[in-house]
Amino acid sequence: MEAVPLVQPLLFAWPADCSKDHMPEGPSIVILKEAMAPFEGRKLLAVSGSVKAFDIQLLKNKTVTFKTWGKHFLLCFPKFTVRIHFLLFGSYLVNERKEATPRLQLQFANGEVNFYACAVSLLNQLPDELYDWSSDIMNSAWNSRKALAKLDSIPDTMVCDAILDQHIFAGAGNIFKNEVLFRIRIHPASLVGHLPAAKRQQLVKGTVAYAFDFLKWKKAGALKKNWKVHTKKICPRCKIPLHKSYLGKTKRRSFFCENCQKKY
DNA sequence: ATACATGTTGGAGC
DNA sequence: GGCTCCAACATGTA
Repeated sequence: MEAVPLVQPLLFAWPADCSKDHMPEGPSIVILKEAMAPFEGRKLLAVSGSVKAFDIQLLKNKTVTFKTWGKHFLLCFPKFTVRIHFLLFGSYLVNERKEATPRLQLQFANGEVNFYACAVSLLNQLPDELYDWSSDIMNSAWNSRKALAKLDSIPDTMVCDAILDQHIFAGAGNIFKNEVLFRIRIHPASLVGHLPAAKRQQLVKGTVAYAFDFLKWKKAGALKKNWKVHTKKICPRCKIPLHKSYLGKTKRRSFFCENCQKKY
């Protein structure tokens, strides 16, 4: 009979795409906020890290709450806000550490969080003064009508750039771009102004819908498994090779099917 | 091992 | 002033 360990190992394996690896897109920041729930409203007993832009000791002994806007993670204090942006390579660990020096480490009575390789800035305003919640694709205040109006105002923009525009779709990133455009069968180089109204609505609805699929899949460790075109070589629908190119002003890699996705 | 990637910014140059 | 372009940055993986 096989021996059963009396104590479970302290470190456990995270699902292949859960929050240990890439943070950047909005749903991952929502997962971070959920992971921070034990610290919500708690006092910061100690603060350390390599942030140089401001004196992080300003946060010590203060009570903090958390908000998210798109890809921004916000530490909220009564008179100011600390914004954390993970860019491409940022990461965090709750009640765990790794070799690298954290950009910011927050210690509470019931645990700690470490943020690595992220941009940390002090904003002398409150979140409500800084952010329009109706442009955050994950926020309950999200407003599709406003997003459509913003699209109307940029007719000469390629859709691949429009999805990445944080003023319109805060929280959407490059995975969104590729997956949403495949789902709604629009070629990434289409101009926003050339899209029929129904297609623009699909663009808005589809981006929000993908955000919640992304969230669900990421939590289940099944994000990559559900990619249809992002990083893929063959169209899952018509089976011809996908194109990969760097389109638009953003020049981010686009994966798309010339056959299934219509150019407007 | 060199390149590449779920991103943004700030400054140069028009 | 404002727009656009690009370099710079940060890190893990193939």
